[in-house]
Amino acid sequence: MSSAVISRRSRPGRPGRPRHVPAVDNTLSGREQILDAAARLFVDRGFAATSTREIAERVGIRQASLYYYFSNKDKILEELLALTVRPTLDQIDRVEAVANEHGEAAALYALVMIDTGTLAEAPHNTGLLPSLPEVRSLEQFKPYRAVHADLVDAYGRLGSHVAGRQVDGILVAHLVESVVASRSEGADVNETARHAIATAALGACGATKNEIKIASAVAWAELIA
Amino acid sequence: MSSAVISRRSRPGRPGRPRHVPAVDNTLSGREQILDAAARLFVDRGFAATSTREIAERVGIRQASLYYYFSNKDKILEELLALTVRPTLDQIDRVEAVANEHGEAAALYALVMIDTGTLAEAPHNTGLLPSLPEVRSLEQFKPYRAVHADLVDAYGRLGSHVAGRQVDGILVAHLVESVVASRSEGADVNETARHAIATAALGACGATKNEIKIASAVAWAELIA
DNA sequence: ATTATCTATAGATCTATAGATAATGC
DNA sequence: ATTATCTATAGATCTATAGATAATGC
Repeated sequence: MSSAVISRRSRPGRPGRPRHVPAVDNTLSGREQILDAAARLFVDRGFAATSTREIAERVGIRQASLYYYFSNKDKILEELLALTVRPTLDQIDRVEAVANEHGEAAALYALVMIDTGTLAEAPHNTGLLPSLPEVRSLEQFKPYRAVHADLVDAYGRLGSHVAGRQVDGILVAHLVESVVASRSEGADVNETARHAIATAALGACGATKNEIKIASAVAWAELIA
Repeated sequence: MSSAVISRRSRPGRPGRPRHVPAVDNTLSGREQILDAAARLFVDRGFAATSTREIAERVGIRQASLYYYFSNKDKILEELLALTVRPTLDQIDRVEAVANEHGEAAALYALVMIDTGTLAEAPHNTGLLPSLPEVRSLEQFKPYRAVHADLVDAYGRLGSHVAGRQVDGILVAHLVESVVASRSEGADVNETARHAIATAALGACGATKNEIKIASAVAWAELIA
């Protein structure tokens, strides 16, 4: 049973009728190849403007073959969204811990570093997907909007503590999302760039240069640990 | 000749076959009614996901009647984009003047106030349109991307002066665009909120509380003038 | 037998054009 | 005569389903 789970690397040498064009990359399963192609297309043309035929074409399969893995087009985007938010959610507990032990400034710095890291690493800049109009408006993507709203709340809570006044989490969230815009323009978002964003975020919350320096050092030490 | 230009308020009492449903708002020309309906739909569903039939339906005309005013669907979006950027471009000289007379911090504060003002006032939150995937990717919208890039450059230039080190204009631009996100969530973006954004922007560029206070006062005096 | 593909296609769009028509204005 | 609409429709999609088929695995 667990062996069945482990062998989720089904390619290559799997059974099934051969493709009309052989797969380019055999390290990815069929499902993963579809997600990969769809991610690229959704990110640079949008969801509605991308047809299932285009996705299939990039993979090297026929349009109808997509439906063997996904019951409809929405489901492909849903899965990509889930993959996009997961890495940040997985680390949210660490931020909580930093807040308790070292205060909100260090925690805010840490959260910005984690979140920018997730966005900087996301394959094909999928951090852009949550801002697609369909994700913002359609009922089926509500769960992902909720996750994002929680993150914005966390920014607002931490930021308000740092500033000593009400700070809108959207402000900080948007600073963080500048990573996506930078990547869209082909920039490499490295650790230095992410520290600049974290510094800007604390500055936007009214922290002094010295407070930022301390928060940075603490966050750094904790994230390594 | 000039009278022909002036009488661009063609409704009501214009000739032409009656609509199958009479117009709701006769203070707007047919063209303006189309732009208004399209703006709402493009903002909350996106461009590709909005059909010409839906736009026409909202206006109360038949789908084909749109083509009397616009040669194709793209042209509607192009016009909305032009209307969206115009107010900020119209005031860009004033920012230049502030920079020369009072320094970059005041100018940055002023630019943020102007730009957030434009976004806060844009009908139906059309400040969101530049971030639609089609506008980012399709050839015909290149002019609007160029205008936006210029604005980002201005933020970078002013921000770098304030910080005394290289600051990425995208950071500041994203703080400003948080106005759009706030409006999307139904928030009222008033002058207080805009001052908070300008303050955060200068803080993100490393300005001290006192520098921000001065920049705010100067920008305020100059924008009134 | 199972799996992963394929072919074929139904049915529902969607954009844009052609040409008719119902008003007003002269 | 001019204007702003209408009706009708061509032609090009696009999504999803039904059912066939070519491999491997047992």
